Amino acid sequence: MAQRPKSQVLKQTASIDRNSFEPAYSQLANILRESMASGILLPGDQLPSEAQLCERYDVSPMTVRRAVNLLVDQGFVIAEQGRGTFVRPVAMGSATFQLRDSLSLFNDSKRTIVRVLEARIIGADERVARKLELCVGDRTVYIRRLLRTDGLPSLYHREYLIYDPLRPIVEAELEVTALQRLFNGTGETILKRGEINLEATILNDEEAKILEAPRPMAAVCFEHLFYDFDDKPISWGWFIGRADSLRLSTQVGLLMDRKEHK
Amino acid sequence: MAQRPKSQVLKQTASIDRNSFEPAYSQLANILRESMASGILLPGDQLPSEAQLCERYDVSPMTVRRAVNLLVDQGFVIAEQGRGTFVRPVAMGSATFQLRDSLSLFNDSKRTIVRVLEARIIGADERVARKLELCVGDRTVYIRRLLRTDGLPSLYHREYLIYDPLRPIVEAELEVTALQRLFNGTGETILKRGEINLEATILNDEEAKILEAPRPMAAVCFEHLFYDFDDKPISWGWFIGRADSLRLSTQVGLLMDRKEHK
DNA sequence: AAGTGGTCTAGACCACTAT
DNA sequence: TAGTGGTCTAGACCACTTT
Repeated sequence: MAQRPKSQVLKQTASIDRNSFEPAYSQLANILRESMASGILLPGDQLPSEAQLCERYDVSPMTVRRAVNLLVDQGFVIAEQGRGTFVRPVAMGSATFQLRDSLSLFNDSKRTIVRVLEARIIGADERVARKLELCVGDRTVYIRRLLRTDGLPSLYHREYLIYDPLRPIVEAELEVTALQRLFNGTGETILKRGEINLEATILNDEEAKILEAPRPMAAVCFEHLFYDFDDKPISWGWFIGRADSLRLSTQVGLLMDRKEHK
Repeated sequence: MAQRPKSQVLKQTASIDRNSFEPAYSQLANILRESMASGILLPGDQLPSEAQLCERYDVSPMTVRRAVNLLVDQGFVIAEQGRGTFVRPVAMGSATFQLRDSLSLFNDSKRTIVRVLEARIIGADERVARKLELCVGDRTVYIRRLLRTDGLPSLYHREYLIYDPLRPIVEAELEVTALQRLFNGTGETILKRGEINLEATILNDEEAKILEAPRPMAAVCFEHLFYDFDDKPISWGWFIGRADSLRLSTQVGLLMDRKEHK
């Protein structure tokens, strides 16, 4: 079959290769980003105007616009109507931590198994009732799960679900694979949206025992609250993992090996 | 002419308002998102094809494409060439934590002041030398800072900078405002990129004393490593804050009050 | 073969900013 | 007034998937 072109050819001429499989707008965006990475364009500098870029690289205005929009969306430049487009300085505040990238536990389900430690129906206490917008004493499903990665305990999960015999969510959520679906998105859910909070904590006796951790041990807690399509909360719970096995990382600034689109 | 696909009976509840200040592509994206939020389009459903959207809302293909691209970029739908565009299920793995949104400390500099506790030149130990790609004993600038928000200690920062008398970075970094620039990006930096790691930890004696925290106290640590335009590391350090005043939060799924563009 | 999304053209008009 | 970015048109060709 046809060979695949090596797209990582340094564009010393800095022009658009019409025969490349890489779209013109993406090539142009990379050329501009390379200029920033090499210091030709410094923070605060103004990019060439769109008309200039059209002429310089022989592409249509829409293509230039798309390339510039890409850089705007990625946070590398800022466009101001009537003034111009300018290179943004590297700012730590723009750091974004991707949960999926950090939790490799969920990326390959072969290494991680989920075990349900407990699942029973209990009445909501004051705290649960407030979170799930129930009355104290209303029935909820309380589930405790332990995730093991390569045989070692990695995450301890506790969750309260609204008990509704008309809705088959309880059965579905109990399945060990249901949890992974939340992370890789391959499954179907009836969730509409959710809120997730991350905070640092210290393992208590029970958590340390289940996670087989010495005490005192720092830990990360992901609290989550999910809503259905009627905007009613249906699930509240939290994951707890040892700090030494959970690290969120990110990069800010210019990275030339960044993936474009799909 | 062509027959209507089976499942695509999306009723037209809204149309594009040509006199609105909101661009057509944004209006269309909102209409589609509303369909998802209200359950008319469920996870896994296929969106109407671009040609159908063109005809139904009387806009050009480029406008439809831009609206769909917006939804793709925001993670609400996934477009597959040759197949169609489909509504994505809510997945916890797509959660992204924005450092800027979570650290209100840096958003208004009036409430937060930076005090330099210590700044001196010291030789690099083995650990520092490895991080900054120096030789053990090379001179570095060690800086300790304490950030106070509304008078209360909020973040404790320690940083090692490469000592270079030819570069005025030391003077600039020492300024109390230099730190904020890293977060709000209003200032100029000579940084090209950086890596940031977040992890949970437990305050040690010194940290607890400086942050006026009881022990044991869970804490969040942001380790950062910054590079200049030659891809050489120039700064390594970490912020430590009490867990009870640092919480990262995010939302996943459909949010109708989301801001569009700038 | 038909339908889908992916890219691109060569202009156009508008709103805004600076001079 | 000139230059800038923001939006939009009405098509076109291509690659891909499904039937």
